[in-house]
Amino acid sequence: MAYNIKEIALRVGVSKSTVSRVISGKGYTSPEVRERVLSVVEELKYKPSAVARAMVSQRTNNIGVIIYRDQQPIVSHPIYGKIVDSILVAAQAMGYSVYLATDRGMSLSSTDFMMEKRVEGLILISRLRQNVIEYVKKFNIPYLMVNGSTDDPEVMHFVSMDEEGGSHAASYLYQLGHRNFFVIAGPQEHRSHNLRLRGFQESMERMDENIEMSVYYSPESSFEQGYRLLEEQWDYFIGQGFTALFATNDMMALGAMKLLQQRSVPIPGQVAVMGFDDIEYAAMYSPSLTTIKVDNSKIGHDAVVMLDRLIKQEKVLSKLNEYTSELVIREST
Amino acid sequence: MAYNIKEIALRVGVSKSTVSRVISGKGYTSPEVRERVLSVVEELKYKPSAVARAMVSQRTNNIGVIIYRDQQPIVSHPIYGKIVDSILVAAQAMGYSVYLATDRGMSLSSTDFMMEKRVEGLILISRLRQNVIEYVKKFNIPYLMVNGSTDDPEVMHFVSMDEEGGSHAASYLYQLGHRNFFVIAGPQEHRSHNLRLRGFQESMERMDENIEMSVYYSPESSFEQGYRLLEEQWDYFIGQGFTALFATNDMMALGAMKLLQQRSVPIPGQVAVMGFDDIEYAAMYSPSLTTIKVDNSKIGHDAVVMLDRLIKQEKVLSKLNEYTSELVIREST
DNA sequence: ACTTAATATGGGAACGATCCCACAACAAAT
DNA sequence: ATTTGTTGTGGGATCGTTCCCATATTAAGT
Repeated sequence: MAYNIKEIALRVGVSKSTVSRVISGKGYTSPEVRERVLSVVEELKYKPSAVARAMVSQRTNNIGVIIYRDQQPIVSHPIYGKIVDSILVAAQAMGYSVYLATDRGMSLSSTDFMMEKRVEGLILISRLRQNVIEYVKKFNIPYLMVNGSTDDPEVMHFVSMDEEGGSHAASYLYQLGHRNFFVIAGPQEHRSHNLRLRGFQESMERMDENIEMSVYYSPESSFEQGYRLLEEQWDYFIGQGFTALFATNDMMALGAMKLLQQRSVPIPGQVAVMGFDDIEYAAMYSPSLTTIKVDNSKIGHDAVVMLDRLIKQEKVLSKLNEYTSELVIREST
Repeated sequence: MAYNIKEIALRVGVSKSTVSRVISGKGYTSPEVRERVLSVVEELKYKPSAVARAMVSQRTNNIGVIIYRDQQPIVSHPIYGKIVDSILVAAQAMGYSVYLATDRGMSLSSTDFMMEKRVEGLILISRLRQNVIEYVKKFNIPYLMVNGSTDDPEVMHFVSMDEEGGSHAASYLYQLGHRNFFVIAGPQEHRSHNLRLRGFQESMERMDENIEMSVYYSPESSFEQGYRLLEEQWDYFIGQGFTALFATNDMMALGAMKLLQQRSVPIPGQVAVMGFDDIEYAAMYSPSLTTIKVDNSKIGHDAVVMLDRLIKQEKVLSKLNEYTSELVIREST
């Protein structure tokens, strides 16, 4: 069992108040006593209990991060991993400790345990159900959402400017001379995938009314599904002579690209491929993937800064925090 | 501020003891009182404070996970991400909450805060310095290391059977007919990279004394360094006519493969490429990468199970837990 | 009628810190 | 000589639970 302040006081021969004063550095302490206390503290490797301290100070300095996923990967997901990395770094720099948890579907169990742990704020990552949001709201605790799918105007939300990004992708591909597009869109209930698609479509229409575009919805925005979807539509794909393929995220784009390579379709010679997100692997792939970069590190960092402001009850500017996305041109186009 | 048990007791008109009994479900409580208490609890969304509970029960049900990295990626690293995923899932299933932190170099600050938080056990991930290990030891708390680099026999350690894996790789490539190898090895101070290399080399020597093998050490086991190292040795590489390239991890193998593809070297036609780890991207790459699979999910899961045993002071079998690695044959060989 | 047991409830100590308050000792200022 | 201020220390309430113990009521067994 860990030592406590009383034990230290006993060994030094002073009261626990004095020990407390030495450790916290506030209040008067004589140099000799201070030294004796510190030497015993060092010797026994005494660390004051954050649990007891939280009890009296009514502050835990803990924040909770919950990632909503129905299956693996959780943190090994290229986007969420990046976000968690930056949350970790920012939180530690600001003096918060982070509880990390994952919940599936509409489970509330992680929320419950976070509340019991008395976290001071909550960061909800990924697409969580509305019932979870309603539940979290009831606890009157600062929270915010990253990469979610809600239209609830009450919820502070950190997302990329998906529609704008889709539009960037459209302009770029159009400008390269492409006029017929095969588009792989993520699940329709996904806010960001929808917006990316809409931005792409509307931008195209604005530029040219005679664009050929075939849109397919993937049940999941994964590598495997990107691959499979293109495989299922292969005959049509080849028959129609599409010159460009746009997917609403990199994973699906990579999946499609993998199939194209296996079937020896030159990229970008015969078909240009473009994704969205700029995950780590996009640059590594061969050919490297042209994409729309979303700065998830910045999003994660800013989310922590904002949560801190909410915790400190400082003024916040806006509920919806949108991040500009930027075109990254690589080998696949 | 969150409600407390006294507030609930006051509203129901009973003592806090009674409320406590209703919530914990132990001791006698009359049905009517129970119902009244539960309805107020539900109405106010009261959650008992785990902080106060930890105070009296002397158990926090928290474990700490510290990832030692000098730079990003932390959790977005393909291996550590996988490990953290499985730790999260296992820990939650066993009733533990997890604090996640990261430390650089020989910093002790995460250890300190974990001790203050009174975590019941610690999982140390990645290559941490010996001074950190010595520091952790002093606290007399269950801890174990995953994917580390220590030779300290005292430290419970979870690693893959790297030497065996290197040997598998050697046999496989030899059996394919390769006799001259270009090897990219990770940093020499890395235990696992060293063992992988040694297993590869010694196995080769055992099979055939006339093997040509050029070994290069990369300062970092990353994609970029794999790429760069091959680029620097390019003339030699091409001149010598190596038919196989083995890297001691997938990231470096992929980096090298990327360069080979950019320079239009057919894989595996002219050069076969093999990695180690079987990270997610190995299968996605085109061509997909032949590698030695390390089951990091299992390692993470088992580490939690073991930590739980250490916490419960149950008997543990061995300090060193090694996981067999298995050959995964794909397109790159 | 009287012990015994089961059911039901409340009071209060304990966990390990913080922090306010009381009190001493001593110096400096009136 | 008395007040005031500074320095240094200790006592004890407090935070929100759990859990032991005391007490009360009712039912059952002798």
